[in-house]
Amino acid sequence: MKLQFYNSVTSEKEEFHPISNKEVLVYGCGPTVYHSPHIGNFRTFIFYDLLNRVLVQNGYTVKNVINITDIDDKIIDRVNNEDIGFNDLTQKYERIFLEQSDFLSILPSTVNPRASEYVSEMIHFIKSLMDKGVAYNINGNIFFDTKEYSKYGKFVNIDDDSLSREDNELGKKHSNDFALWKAWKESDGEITWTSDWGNGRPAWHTECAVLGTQLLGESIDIHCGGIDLKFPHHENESAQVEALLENQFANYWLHAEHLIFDSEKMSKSLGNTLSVSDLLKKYSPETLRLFLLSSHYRSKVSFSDKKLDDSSKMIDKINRFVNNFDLATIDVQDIKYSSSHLAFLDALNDDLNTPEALGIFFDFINKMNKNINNESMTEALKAESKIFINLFNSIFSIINPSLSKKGSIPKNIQDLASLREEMRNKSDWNEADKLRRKIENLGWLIEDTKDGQKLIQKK
RNA sequence: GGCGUCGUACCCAAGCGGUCUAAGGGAUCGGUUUGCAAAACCGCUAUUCGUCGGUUCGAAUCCGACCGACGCCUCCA
Repeated sequence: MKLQFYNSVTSEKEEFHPISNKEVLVYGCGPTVYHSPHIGNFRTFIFYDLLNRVLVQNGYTVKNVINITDIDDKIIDRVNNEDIGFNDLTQKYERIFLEQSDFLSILPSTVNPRASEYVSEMIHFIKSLMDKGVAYNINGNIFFDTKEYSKYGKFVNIDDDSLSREDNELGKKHSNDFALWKAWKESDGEITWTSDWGNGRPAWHTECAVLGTQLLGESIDIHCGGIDLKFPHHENESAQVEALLENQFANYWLHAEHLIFDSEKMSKSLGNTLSVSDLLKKYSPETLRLFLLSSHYRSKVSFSDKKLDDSSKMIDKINRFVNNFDLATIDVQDIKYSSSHLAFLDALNDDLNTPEALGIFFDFINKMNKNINNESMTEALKAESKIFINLFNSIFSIINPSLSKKGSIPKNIQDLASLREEMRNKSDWNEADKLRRKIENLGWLIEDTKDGQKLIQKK
């Protein structure tokens, strides 16, 4: 199946055709660095990673940008009300974001530009919009004039100005008009930049518009973000670029649905967030990653401990399967995809259908386990398994190869295990069982197989 | 108020016009196996897809109404 994505602009799945065959250009809206990201934020970031990996799997080279929003009301608030400097605050949370991304096996982006490092470009961009007559100045605030851009409303149906419920205290001409530049206020303190129309700072929609065009160009392939950014953020972002450059900014707009907690979306402002760092105290990064990949990116997902437990069991099952093999010794001459492999790839190419792909992988595991059970594994099937395991992991990235290495079992565990083996040989079941319990309490499970004891670290 | 999305077994979750008496995971209960376990395997658990109508030779899948849940329109992944 050819790669296809659900495009939020048309509300339909569309076959993917990149602008250039050399390199696919992808922009994803990144974090605002004023707090530790929560698991809901990472649902979107893992979706970016999935997109990236599937593009690569399809043979594309990807250039992807995930920006760091470090100019923002909440950041200014914290800097002016707490004993912390602008750079200290923003770089601290930027670092946490990058560390946790790495933890969750998110491949690094090509660039993670900071908004604050492109302010002069933003000023230039805004000036061009004013020259073009699609932006106007009210007391040092610059607004985009939505009435001067006929295509406004690509993501929503708009018939009149009733769309916006916001109070128009700044004197915008039309209620859908939005800020490109916000004039300096006393509460901004020292956080300000100088422009032709006075001190102030760029507004959010302009930040992304400029970072996208600066780093990727005037036309990009895919723009993605959380569903809450669809309107107004992406509407406003694309309006600016398209009004100025008179071309289509992004060909495909993809949006990830929300993570729900207590039947509301998880968000900082609702105060119902779960930080990744807290969750990592209880669950492995692989578990979190699989949890986020085990439902489709466009469907709402409720958070629950039960689901994380289920994910953790899935990982156990996968690892047990992988542990049947000594992958390094399986010889794979030429990689030929079987029908299972192809079904897996088709599922991913069909708008990143990870749940279906997972199902196909588990089907395969069941099939192979049967073969293992009745000792009918052939070299060809082993090779097929190895190819599938690698293929699966190149997308899901939840199999930790170190778990299958013998050397990683601590000495004291190995000693207890061999003692238990001794007791078993003497048929001293009581003592053997006592040792098994002891080993379990130390975090290792024992499975007695034909080839002797097998030790597995508990997740 | 305007604009959207969703409702599949005990739980989670694919399927989006025929191969669906509905994939896959978790859970339960039987069985094979095991010193006992664990794991693995086999079997059972939705003739049914929120409800009611309609279109069609044929609908979980399309259309309409209703019920229920959620999102956006304000910062938000």
